Amino acid sequence: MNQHRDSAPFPTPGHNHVTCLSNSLERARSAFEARGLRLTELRLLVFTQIAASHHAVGAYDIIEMLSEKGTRLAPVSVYRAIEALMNAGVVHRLESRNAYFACHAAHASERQHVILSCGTCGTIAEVDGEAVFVALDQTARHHGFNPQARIVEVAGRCAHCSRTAV
Amino acid sequence: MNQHRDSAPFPTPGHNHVTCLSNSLERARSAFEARGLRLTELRLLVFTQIAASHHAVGAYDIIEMLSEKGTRLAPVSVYRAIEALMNAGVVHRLESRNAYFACHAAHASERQHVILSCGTCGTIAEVDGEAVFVALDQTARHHGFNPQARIVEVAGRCAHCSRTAV
DNA sequence: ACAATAATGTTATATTATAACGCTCTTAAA
DNA sequence: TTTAAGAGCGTTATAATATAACATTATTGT
Repeated sequence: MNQHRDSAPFPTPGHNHVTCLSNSLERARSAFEARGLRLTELRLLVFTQIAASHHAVGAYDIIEMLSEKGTRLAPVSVYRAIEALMNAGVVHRLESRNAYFACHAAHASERQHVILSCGTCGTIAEVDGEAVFVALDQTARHHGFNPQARIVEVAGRCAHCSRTAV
Repeated sequence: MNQHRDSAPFPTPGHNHVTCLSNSLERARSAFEARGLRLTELRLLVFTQIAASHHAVGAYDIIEMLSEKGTRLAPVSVYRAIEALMNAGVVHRLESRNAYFACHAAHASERQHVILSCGTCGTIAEVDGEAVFVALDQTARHHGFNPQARIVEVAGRCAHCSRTAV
């Protein structure tokens, strides 16, 4: 095990996505079960589509991709599935792009994550953000603000694209 | 001067919004001039509407409010004005709500700001986020990521609403 | 088996944002 | 001082994202 435990960073060159996806599915099942929620066929279908890549996908992209596989879903069905998947904590929303992406690793305890989004290859990574969130809460409280939800997203270039690109 | 220099926190009880607005307008003029951009009538109209409150407003809210004052703008006109105002740095976008808000204080140097958004009264504050952004860039670089744009938004309750509310 | 609840289907619509094209106004160079 | 180039804006149409309302079906607990 040479992976970080608390974060889902960028896929490595040797990344085996078949394994990665099946791990994600297994974690999704656990997450739903642990919360007493139901991972229905529809939700599983939508989750599988989102988790099929390390990219953030729009709701209508999901509809399009699934319809090419023979399942034409109504927008509202996809949004409802996404909502359930977000409640279970296995999918997150990339606010800066109105798009959704899957967790590809367990979130250890309740630590919060920073979202890194590569503008070149489109890959999303969640990384442990303990220091950031500590500073963020301190900053907020310093101004008398009582924080409830936090959004921390960084756009830029991942290591691979930084090396590769012009 | 008992205000922070580097941030635009929540308006105080004694907040004089007439003065605040005229200060914002003056800063907007300077910002456009400093960048060689043109603060046209349309842009000024839209900016004034956004800066009229410390809330984030949607583009269509702006259309609605201005039409009640006798100016019916097309959506695209408002979006173009917003784009120019954002380029000049006098308006920002609240990603988590697809809405726009005005800077109510100068951004000292190039320091970046954390956005605090009160879910009770709707007020937006920008506060200096030096520590947060340092930690954020460190976190990103630790993962080989080269950061370009950062979004840091906190939803919660402002000091006033924390005291007031049930 | 049955009532209560959760999930889904269906239709319509709300909300946010941009494309495409032409006209006008400003700026700066000839 | 004309005139070309570009910026700004009007107009129309449409794309992209998301939810409301209500009917029907599936699941769960009793």
